[in-house]
Amino acid sequence: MAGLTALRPIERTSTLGDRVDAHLRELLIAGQLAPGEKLPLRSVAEALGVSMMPAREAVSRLVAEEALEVLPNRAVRVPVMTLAHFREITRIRVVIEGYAAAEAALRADPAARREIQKHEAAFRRESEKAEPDLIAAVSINKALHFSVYAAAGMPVLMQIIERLWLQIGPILNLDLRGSPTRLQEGQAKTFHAALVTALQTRDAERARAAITGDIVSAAAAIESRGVLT
Amino acid sequence: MAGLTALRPIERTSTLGDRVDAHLRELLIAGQLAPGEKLPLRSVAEALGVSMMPAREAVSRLVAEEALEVLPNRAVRVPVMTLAHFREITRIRVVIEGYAAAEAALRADPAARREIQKHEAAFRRESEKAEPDLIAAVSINKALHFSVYAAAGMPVLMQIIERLWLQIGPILNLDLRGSPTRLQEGQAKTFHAALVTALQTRDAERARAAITGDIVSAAAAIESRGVLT
DNA sequence: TCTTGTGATCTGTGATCACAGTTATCGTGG
DNA sequence: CCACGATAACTGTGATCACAGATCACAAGA
Repeated sequence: MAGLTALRPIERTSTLGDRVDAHLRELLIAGQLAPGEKLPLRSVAEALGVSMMPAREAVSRLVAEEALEVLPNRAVRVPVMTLAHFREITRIRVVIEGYAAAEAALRADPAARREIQKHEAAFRRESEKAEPDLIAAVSINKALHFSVYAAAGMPVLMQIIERLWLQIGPILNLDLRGSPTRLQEGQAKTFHAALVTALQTRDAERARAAITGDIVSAAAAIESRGVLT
Repeated sequence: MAGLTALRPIERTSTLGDRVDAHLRELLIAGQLAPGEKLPLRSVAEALGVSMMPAREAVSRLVAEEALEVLPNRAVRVPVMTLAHFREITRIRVVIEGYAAAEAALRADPAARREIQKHEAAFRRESEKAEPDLIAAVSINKALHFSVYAAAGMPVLMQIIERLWLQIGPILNLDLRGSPTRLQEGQAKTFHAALVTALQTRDAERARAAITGDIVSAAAAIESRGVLT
């Protein structure tokens, strides 16, 4: 029995349903699924090489979180958001993500601060390229925001924020397709820099203001595209 | 074709899964399910007179919202909450429900105000009885709070709040069982009265303070019971 | 040309079954 | 009396099938 201490608990293989769920979540939050796009169970199942059952479970869960919606006909699709709905989510994000950023400024440990700075630098680098990769920029932006929220040390709060991002992901898609968002990127850089500074100086209110400004200015940019009804 | 205008669209009957879901939700939020209680799919299905399939869908959705949890063995049960988790939720509730109350003070229309007052009166009546019905009091309290949040006119925000209540419902159960919470009820009445006054005078900050006070004092009462680890 | 009805097809829903992993039970051997 | 081991019962997962409702295409009729 000598080497018993070397034993590690084996990873409990997640269920197929979990993996389908994670996959769809990723697509949604990255804005790779267009609003209104239909997601028939059989198609999802076939595309991912599983039976209808796991697809069903995943879709059902996402519907429960309103990341997907069922039409009166019971067909499943990516939600089409109204302007009013988008504005409500933006207002909620200002309150919740602002609070998370303020908490992060007070509680972030050095490792978390380094992580945040790393993402901030990566975002700056990407957005200063001659031809920035929009998909990558969105991904880095998400990593930056969530590293801040994680630093607040409130897992429940982070799940709430994740759910909100899940809902606005598809809108991002609309924005990505008509890509000239270069103007906005300049603003984002400014807010991100202010955010990092506020975190370093443990200034909760400046951190809140930076996040709030980032959210509001991004929302204004999306609204100005006029794709929302 | 004379009488065609008399036709009304028939109500679309919800699925069995939806009804099981709604039923479990009600039990959870009312504190009628104890933390740690197991919920085998087959038992749920049999108890509600449906097959395993709808029970499975409902449970799966509630797990996604963390209203239920799956053990590493994949058994499903009502979550047992740690003290740290409870405190985090309380902090979040202060921010979110406080914001909702403040918005409600600014936006509530006369009908909504009447509705709120009706529930406030009902709660007062119940808590002043010689032997108040705790189950009923919890139910009225929920109706009161949500009538306020509804008055804010932000459906997404209300769903977030609902999800939080779903998570603390079972803790309420622990509190109900060792019933002498009479002290707390007196405090609740005071905060409710202040809340109604603030709504009448459209005073957002006083409304926020009243809700915040209610939440914090209720949380303190539960914590003092020492049932959380 | 436009309308109407019919059929094929696609949708999610629900039931039933088989299976693998876990837990509980009980009997046996020490 | 206690520890151990085999067996039975129970768990969620996944697959497959049947079915009702919705949708679409197309052809027959006005």
